[in-house]
Amino acid sequence: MPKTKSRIQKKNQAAIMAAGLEVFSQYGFRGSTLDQIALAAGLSKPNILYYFSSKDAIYVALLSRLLDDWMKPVYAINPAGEPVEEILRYAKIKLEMSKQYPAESRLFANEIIQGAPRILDVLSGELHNTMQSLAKVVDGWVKQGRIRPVHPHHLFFSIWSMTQHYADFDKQVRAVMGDEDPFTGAEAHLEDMIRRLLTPE
Amino acid sequence: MPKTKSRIQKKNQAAIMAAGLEVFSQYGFRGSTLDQIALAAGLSKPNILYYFSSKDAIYVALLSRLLDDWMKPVYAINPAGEPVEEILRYAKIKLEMSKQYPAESRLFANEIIQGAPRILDVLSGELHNTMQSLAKVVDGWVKQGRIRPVHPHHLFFSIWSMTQHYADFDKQVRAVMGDEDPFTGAEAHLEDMIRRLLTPE
DNA sequence: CTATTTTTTGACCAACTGGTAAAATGAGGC
DNA sequence: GCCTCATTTTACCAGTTGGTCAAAAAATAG
Repeated sequence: MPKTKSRIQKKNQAAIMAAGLEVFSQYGFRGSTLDQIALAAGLSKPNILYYFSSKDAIYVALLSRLLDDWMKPVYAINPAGEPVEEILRYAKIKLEMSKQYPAESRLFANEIIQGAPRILDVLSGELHNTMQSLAKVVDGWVKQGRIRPVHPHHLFFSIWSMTQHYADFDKQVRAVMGDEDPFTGAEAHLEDMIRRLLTPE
Repeated sequence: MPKTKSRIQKKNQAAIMAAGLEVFSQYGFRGSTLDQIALAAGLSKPNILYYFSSKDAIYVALLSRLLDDWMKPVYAINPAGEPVEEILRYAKIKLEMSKQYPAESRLFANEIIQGAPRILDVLSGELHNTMQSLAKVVDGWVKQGRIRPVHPHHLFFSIWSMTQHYADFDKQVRAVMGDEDPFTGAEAHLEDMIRRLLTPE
């Protein structure tokens, strides 16, 4: 039972994950094939199945890593911090993630659109509970008059949607904007919207 | 060359479109099969291909109808109207469409995430031009001091993302919110955000 | 009713799908 | 060198895929 992965194991598993991310994020689970992943990873199909037991296993591994990465900045929101700045920092991190890791965002979008068959339990469990706690924090800030009255859930939905939009709808965004870089104006607009919404008079 | 479709033609073509929308919006083009569509439409697979020349043809017909439906409210924005109310009216229509026709929204999302292979020309053409004109209208409103300074493109991206989010990410939204109906609070939150962003002091 | 056209079906096909088995190859320790 | 184990490849399989075709069945026209 070797717990230490050899150099070649690490390399190939990483290559398969990267290839899987690329393919799954574009075509969704059902629309992706092991051949596509094998080609993108530079390995043969049976070799892929030597490292991952099935197509499903690759997909689940990717989703699992993604959920971890996405929850971290949520947990990092500090109830004792300055409300507007805490929320704004989170939103900016989310926007930066859309810029740096658009494929991850698309992978998630595909999974949710398809009915979230593999992560609905995580959403209804861990995410639901986390957002309930966070809602209480936000409500507390509202009661203290430190931010304007907002519906916490819808606040976060709007942050998620506005930031992920630049990754998920990249093609449309760039078609509309032409040469202009989307992310330049996006951050200023996002900050403007959130500050206006939250900052008390 | 009969231009008048028989009753049975209309009925079956409508059934296929409805079935195709249901299936394509959930699994994307590559992830959907003619068998699924045939089953959902209550017709045999060869019968489907009697009304549409290929799987692709059904998909394209759906996208075409969708683009029409989505552009109408954009064209309805009145440059001579009251700016905040015009934009707000558009946003509310978009939200209502997400509520009434979530499958259409998901079909579009799937197509864009997959790289918009079939509608990139429409996005870079008609949509691009329309949004350029609209940007001038919004910039005019800004110069007149009737709304706060905003980047027009990002303004519409945020409206699109916030409204379509409730259709595309329905599963996640409901998992987070539990029993509470998403659309009740959504409209108030959307209106609050847009009014705050746009209304001059 | 009969003739013609439209609609539907069953049988079929070549290409592709996820996955398997076993043999072949490679690397590292001795 | 040789042995062992990890890795890779070749050949293969059963099920599914989009699509075709000719014949059967329904509808419609006269």
